[in-house]
Amino acid sequence: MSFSNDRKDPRAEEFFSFEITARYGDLARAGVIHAPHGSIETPTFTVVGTHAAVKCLTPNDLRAVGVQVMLSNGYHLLRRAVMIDAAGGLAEFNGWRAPTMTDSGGFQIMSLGSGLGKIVSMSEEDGAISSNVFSSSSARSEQSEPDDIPMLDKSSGGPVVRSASSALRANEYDSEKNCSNAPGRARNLTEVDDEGVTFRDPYHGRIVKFTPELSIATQHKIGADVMMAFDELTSFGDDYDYNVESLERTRIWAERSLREHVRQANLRRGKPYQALFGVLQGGRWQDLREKAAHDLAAMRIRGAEFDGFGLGGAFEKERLGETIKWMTRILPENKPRHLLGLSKPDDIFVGVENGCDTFDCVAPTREARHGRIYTLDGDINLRRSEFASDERPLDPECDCPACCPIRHCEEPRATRQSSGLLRGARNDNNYFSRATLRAMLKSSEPDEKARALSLLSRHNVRFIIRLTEQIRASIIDGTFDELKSFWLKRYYGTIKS
RNA sequence: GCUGGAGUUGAGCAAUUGGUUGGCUCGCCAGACUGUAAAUCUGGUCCCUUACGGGCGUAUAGGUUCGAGUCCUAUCUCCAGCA
Repeated sequence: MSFSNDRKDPRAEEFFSFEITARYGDLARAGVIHAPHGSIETPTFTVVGTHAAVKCLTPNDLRAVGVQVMLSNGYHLLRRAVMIDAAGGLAEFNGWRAPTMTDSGGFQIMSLGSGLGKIVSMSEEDGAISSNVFSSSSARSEQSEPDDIPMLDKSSGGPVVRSASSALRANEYDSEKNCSNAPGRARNLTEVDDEGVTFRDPYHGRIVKFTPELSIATQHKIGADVMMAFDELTSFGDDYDYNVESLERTRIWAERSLREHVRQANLRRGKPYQALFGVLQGGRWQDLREKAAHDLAAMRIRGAEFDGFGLGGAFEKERLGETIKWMTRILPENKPRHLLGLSKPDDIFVGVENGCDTFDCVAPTREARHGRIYTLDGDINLRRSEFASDERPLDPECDCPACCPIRHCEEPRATRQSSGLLRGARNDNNYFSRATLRAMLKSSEPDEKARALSLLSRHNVRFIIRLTEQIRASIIDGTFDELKSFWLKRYYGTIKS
């Protein structure tokens, strides 16, 4: 009967719920998300495995460092969705067998298309937006002149054409050289209209049209516990008027996402329940952020509503907490909130303080692979020559497999002795020293380097996960403020810039 | 010992018939990275200088030439072949 096919999935409350365990201040809370593939203690960090696997890490690696949730990307898995569905969903497909999330693919509008960074720091001197991406370094801001803000062609009525700017040269894709670098042709052309997003897929060179319906149908096939509504992410080059237009489009896309979600859930009744989060945009404007929260919190399609919310878009670093609060004080308390794409410790503290429950980001793993290693006394660049003879662990207070291998049944000595490079290294410690890991990371031996990438990734992920565990505990025992001030002072107080 | 070939930067290679020669890759030294086109990218890497600038340089010593990494002579070193 068509009537029943349009009804809200009755399993919603049974298979997905959020239980608040403790509160702190106006907005912070610790809780448990009960999802089909398991429970998630919050706050927590969601590790990112875009293509269904976290680079350099196995599911066991993730479990060993306390990861509870993995996030993959609906766009990147588009062509494998049927296969993943046949395998029983993402958690079965990749062997993770624990809670998963998928992003809608909306983010790819920006990262594959116009490609501008999403976090912007305000210039302290003149208050102007310097457009440097989460960096106060002068070198970076000097090359970010106003000309570098993506061009916007909003000739009335037609689709918005967003092309890469000169600041994005690094993002040019080699195989595109034949066509996209030709004079007079825009590269990485991305078109956004009310129907969806059309852009050239840099992997295959194909023109792809992505819509809310395609995103949700794909995410259903992928089968993550939590899906994200299809949204448009604006950047700092976009003015207020464009954000008004974009937010309305995101609102309509949210409705279409929810409608398609209801349809898919009914079509796929034998499958595990999947939650859908609405994604809030609105840039840096309070009225838009509040409108987004009101709209999505009230949204109902055939009795279905969002199971939680994703807070996304471009944020001003200095006003992150304020911006989040505009939304979280409006959103319903009993639904989880995911802060999309942020994981720096200060961002996590600010996010939790203002009511966010989960976080995801590529930074811990990407930066680990690039040698930026998190320690309680600030980050270090492990590739620096000063660590070539540093026999200390990465972080003496860390309990990760690199810093504390015994706990994880790892055997540091085997690897230490496996290479001529490392033959002279001390091997009487029960941890991987900075010197050893640096040599492994810089090794020309592929296996040895891969081992370093894995260990360093696990270290950084463990660092962030442990931070969220401590934050959760501090909310429960009422010491959040003390933890925050102590922790941030130690971490950033000695950070080398 | 003879014959032939070759000597450029930390390494391996470039540099039109002699024509502004410090280039490329790797290594090294730094930097960046926030819902992953990223085990990637950017910059530097002869000497002096904070910088602006300046100086020198193609095994060594001479020579030819307006001009030499390139041509000539000698020496040294290495490689290959022959004895």
